[in-house]
Amino acid sequence: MSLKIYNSLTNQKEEFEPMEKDLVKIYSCGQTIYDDMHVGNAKTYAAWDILNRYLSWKGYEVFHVMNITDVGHLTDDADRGEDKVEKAAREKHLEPMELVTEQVRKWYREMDELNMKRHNVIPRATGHMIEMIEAVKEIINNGFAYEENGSVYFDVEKFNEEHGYPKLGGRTLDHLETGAGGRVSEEELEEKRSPYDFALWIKADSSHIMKWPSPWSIGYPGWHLECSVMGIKYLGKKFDFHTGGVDHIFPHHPNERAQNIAIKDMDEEPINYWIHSEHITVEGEKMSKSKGNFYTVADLLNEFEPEVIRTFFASIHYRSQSDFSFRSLVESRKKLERFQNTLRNIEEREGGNDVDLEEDIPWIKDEFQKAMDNDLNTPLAMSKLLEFCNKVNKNLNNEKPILEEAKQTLVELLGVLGIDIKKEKKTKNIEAESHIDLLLEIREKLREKGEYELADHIRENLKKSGISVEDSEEGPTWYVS
RNA sequence: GCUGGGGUGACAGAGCGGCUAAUGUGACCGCCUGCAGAGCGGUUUUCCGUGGGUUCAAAUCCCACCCCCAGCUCCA
Repeated sequence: MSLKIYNSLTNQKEEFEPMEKDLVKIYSCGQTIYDDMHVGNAKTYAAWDILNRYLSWKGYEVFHVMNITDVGHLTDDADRGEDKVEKAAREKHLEPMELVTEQVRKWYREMDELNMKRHNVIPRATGHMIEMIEAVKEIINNGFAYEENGSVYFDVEKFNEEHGYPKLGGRTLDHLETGAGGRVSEEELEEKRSPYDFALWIKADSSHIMKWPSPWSIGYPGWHLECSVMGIKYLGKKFDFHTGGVDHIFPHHPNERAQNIAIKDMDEEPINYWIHSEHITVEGEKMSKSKGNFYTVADLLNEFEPEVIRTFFASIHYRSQSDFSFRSLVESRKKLERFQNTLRNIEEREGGNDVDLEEDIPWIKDEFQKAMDNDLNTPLAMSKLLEFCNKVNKNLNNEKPILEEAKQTLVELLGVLGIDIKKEKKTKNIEAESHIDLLLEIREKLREKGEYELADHIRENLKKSGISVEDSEEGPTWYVS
């Protein structure tokens, strides 16, 4: 069975075939690091994390690059305005690289906490200035760029004639309405030969802090350039996947694709599959700072366990606009608890003589794979996993090794979705644990004597401290809730 | 205007030509339990934006219409 994935290059689901047998190369557009990671960022990264894990699970070796943008994103007009990093640093009274250092550290920590598989390379734009300047030279040499006033622009019309632009999202050049976003300034239009052209190198004005010498001017690179350069550097001139948010369908990715082709002056497609993750909305509206419906990962981690957040991400399809709300996270927590309860049920059972669960294990693996092969249908995969839980809970009388296998399978498949279920939620405190055990022992004595009022009192108080007690035929058990 | 994605039960959300339309949440009922929790079973649930058409058969394909979201040089 092979993966079918929706390709923005062709606007259809395509069967995935790696360029090199058994090896898959993925480039993911990462974050401009001037600000904290928000739910939307994390949702997108989780999608690529799942892609990575799933391909690995299927037996491929995966090489995954995700960049961090620390220069070149401008606040205002397309190729004008202040660098975002520079602006944020000034507001916080920090050096730009000081801010970046701080933000990157935070980013790594949060990515780890969210159980994102660590990428093979996480390159930064400022570390590739020489390569970027070389790339601009190549593009000029190959005739797809021109210098104007110390800045260098990509000649989109020329590129379009030879290779076709934009290609992504089912559009052609005539579909674009120039300046529809109202952000292209007058002076910028004057320098450019065509309004579609975009900057490869921008001459810095005197107030700019982040700038580098180049053959054209002291300046800084355009924001599309870094991804082309770092992609080529770490994955080669051709690779399998390029991922990003839907906002990149235009203009970032078409520009990047154009640059990739222009740098190497190639006739083939440099990247086979361009895949894009839809944005999430908050209470039905686009998440934005001005609306105040903006949630950072740090905010979320204060209220919810990382596994709950990953369960939420796995419950939505990467290509659907999904709504994020407090409620949806609470719902995700319930789903997670169902998985956890199922595992707990297995752990607490001695097992019996039945064997009917045996055939459900290949069944779930098969169903899981079928769902995932269909454009990473994680919501379907989740529902199958929950169905599997129902089968397990109905058949706890199976032989212990079969129950164990069912448990392993559940842990394994949830792991593919980035949900780390086996994380032990103990108290981290042996002393506390022995006290709890002692209390429960006493409680059992009380229950035997029918002194339920006191017994219930113990249970209620433990519950208030976050310890859930459950009685069963095989005695009481407790867990941190 | 153009481009892309949608409209499915109280809610969230799969299904994209044929099984009683998944799964979760909520509500209600039952089993189990001293009670609770977890789990199991049942009800809410023959329903798929509207109107036509194709077909033995349509939520799924075609046509028309209505509505929603997003993008069209800051953005995951």
